Amino acid sequence: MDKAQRTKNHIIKTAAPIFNKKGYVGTSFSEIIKSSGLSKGAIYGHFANKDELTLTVLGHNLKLASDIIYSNVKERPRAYDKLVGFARSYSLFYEIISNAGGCPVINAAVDSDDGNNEVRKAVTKFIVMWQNSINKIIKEGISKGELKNTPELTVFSDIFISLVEGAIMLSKVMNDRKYIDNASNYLVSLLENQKA
Amino acid sequence: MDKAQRTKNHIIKTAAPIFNKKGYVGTSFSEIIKSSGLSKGAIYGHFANKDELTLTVLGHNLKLASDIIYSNVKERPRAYDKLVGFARSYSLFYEIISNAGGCPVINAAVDSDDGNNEVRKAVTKFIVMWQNSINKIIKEGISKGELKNTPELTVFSDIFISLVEGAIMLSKVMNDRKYIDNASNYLVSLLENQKA
DNA sequence: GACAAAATAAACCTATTGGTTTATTTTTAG
DNA sequence: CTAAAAATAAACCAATAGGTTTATTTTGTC
Repeated sequence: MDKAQRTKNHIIKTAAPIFNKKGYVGTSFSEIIKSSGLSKGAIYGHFANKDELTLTVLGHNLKLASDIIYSNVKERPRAYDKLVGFARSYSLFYEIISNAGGCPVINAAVDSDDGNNEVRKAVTKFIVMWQNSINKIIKEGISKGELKNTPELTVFSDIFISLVEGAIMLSKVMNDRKYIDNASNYLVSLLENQKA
Repeated sequence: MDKAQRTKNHIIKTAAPIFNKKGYVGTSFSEIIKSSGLSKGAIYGHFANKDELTLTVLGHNLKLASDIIYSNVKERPRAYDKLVGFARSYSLFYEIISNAGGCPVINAAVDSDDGNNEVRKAVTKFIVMWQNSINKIIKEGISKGELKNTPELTVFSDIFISLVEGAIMLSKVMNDRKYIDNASNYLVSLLENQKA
């Protein structure tokens, strides 16, 4: 990895929690300068403008959160266990996510939901991917006979991400784990009833 | 109502959707000037500074949303019907809330959850009040024999507000009612199982 | 209708915003 | 080791931020 790439990574890594905390629209250059220890000119040497930096950092934060969550899911062979792994992940990794400024999905969504900018497009695309991967697990689980074919499961991914995102937001602002813990436990108990 | 009060109300009313859309921290004075049609001097004649205006507008938006939701709850005499009214409200009034910039609870929470400012204090206070009012209905419902005394109901208010807030956020950013509709329907079906 | 009080517009202030340019240093390839 | 390329710091820019002051207009009261 050459100098250019190392510096670019350094900028992204130090800017990541700042953007997630202060907002993908609301973070200013001076804060990135402070966190990275670089000058404005140096940063502009690696990113065309603030938008490009913002989008790059958002992508980094979404991937980071996604990797943490999937680490608790991917090795599990059965659909039911995968879904339980998903449900428990948010509670399990809550501290990490919280310290990084919360879930980048909520942060970027609320930041951008009244504009039609690139940030909004990036986050909606991510949510679609996320739901698709949950629905795929459910579909496979049903076809393999690991899960019941119930009407509850047709809206499960909608309920799942709504509940999880809301709970993370509440735990963060209330500074109280109980919301994400209750949500995780609730989803697990909900899944138990869908086990074939 | 004298001129001063009328003007103050006018500023709050025109600034309310702007703050809710652009953020309680991120809204600038120039946008308030544009929406109100008044000069900066005029606005400063009614509010000491931007913080005071921000907090006043946040209070207005929280009360507005709360009044709309409670309008579908308060006349209902029985606990079960009150809770169902609550659950249906968010779906029923989704367009109004969405057009006003989304739920002020999420917006203010995400805006402020990495600081310890007055905005955060105001929104956490509101969430506590909201949960207390749900828990009070449940408690009365159980004591009057209208609801079962199940473990599900002890965490119901946590699950309820997590799910509703997450669903509103998702419907807003995805521009798709299905999240809040599914959440409302899900909560109603959940309540049916708790009916005595 | 006059007059004090309140409300308002507009000019002004300093700090900060995102962004550019220029000059200098550091890498890296031959 | 050297020369070209890349990376960087620092000065600079116009626009906008929140906030203040001053002068003028509008209000309400006697």
